[in-house]
Amino acid sequence: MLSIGTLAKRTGTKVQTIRYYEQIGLMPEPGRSEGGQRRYGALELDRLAFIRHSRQLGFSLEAIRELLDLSDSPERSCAQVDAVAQKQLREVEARIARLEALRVELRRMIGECRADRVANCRILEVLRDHEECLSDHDRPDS
Amino acid sequence: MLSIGTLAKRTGTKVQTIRYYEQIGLMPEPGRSEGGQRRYGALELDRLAFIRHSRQLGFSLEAIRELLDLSDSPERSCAQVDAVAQKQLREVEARIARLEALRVELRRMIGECRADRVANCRILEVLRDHEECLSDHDRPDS
DNA sequence: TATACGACCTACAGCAACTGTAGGTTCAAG
DNA sequence: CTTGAACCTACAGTTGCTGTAGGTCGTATA
Repeated sequence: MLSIGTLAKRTGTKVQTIRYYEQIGLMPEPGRSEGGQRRYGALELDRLAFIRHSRQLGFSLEAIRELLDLSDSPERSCAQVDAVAQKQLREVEARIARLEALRVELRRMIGECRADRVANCRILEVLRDHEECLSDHDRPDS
Repeated sequence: MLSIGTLAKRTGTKVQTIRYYEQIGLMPEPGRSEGGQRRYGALELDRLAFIRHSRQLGFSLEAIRELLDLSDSPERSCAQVDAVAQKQLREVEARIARLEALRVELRRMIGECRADRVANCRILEVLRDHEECLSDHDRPDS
């Protein structure tokens, strides 16, 4: 039986985070010691490892919840699992595309600045005037 | 003089967002009409445009606050402006690198799955066992 | 001039996914 | 048996907004 601290160390998770996952129903309520402290077994260890690894791959907690539900029905088609993963891949690719456009713009902006005073700094001028930009970069996310 | 709604339309910002910027001190408290409604001029329009454009380029509100402060001292060296922009560029590049590692892993994971049942789905197996991964992808952010 | 109605006002709750704090209890080593 | 690290609950804070409720203002039209 593992204490919450040991489980945390084993999975590279913070103790608070494990309690948070329990609170939102992603981790089950575990057994308790006499004194009321949480005690975990191998099942919970595996489940948390799955969650953490999925998080590292960028899946949202909602997506992970779905994956965990799906993996509880071994006889089902794995098409849905595939769909969740494909969606995640598409999201990652969209974010890469957007960040690459930002990188281009930032590099150009920085490269153009030859001033030494704020008064005629190209960086600030570009930020002031969107027209100076090549790309659209419209959504402030990712 | 512009109402908050007109300012919002002109800059592609939501009304709530403008009030939020005022609340956190990023936008100044504007003048008011007889009845107490906000009235904006050209200065505020420019400032908000600057903020929105910087956000589109991924700068944090804290970074934008710094850039706005710097641009109020036209005689200063623009080295600090440069530093803020460089830092943003490095952050964007780090996020791209991380997302590209995720993309590789996701693609491999999806490509390997030839099963039709959840029971032996490669995607779930990979998520269960970190050892199956090539890269580290350690931090769950960006 | 009256009225309708969209735009405005304040104040506050909620989102994701945690992280940190306060104030108190339990466990295990020495 | 004592000490102190680890645990407990409950709640506030993070970033950058967005949405809601319940009420007021401004202006175009009849």
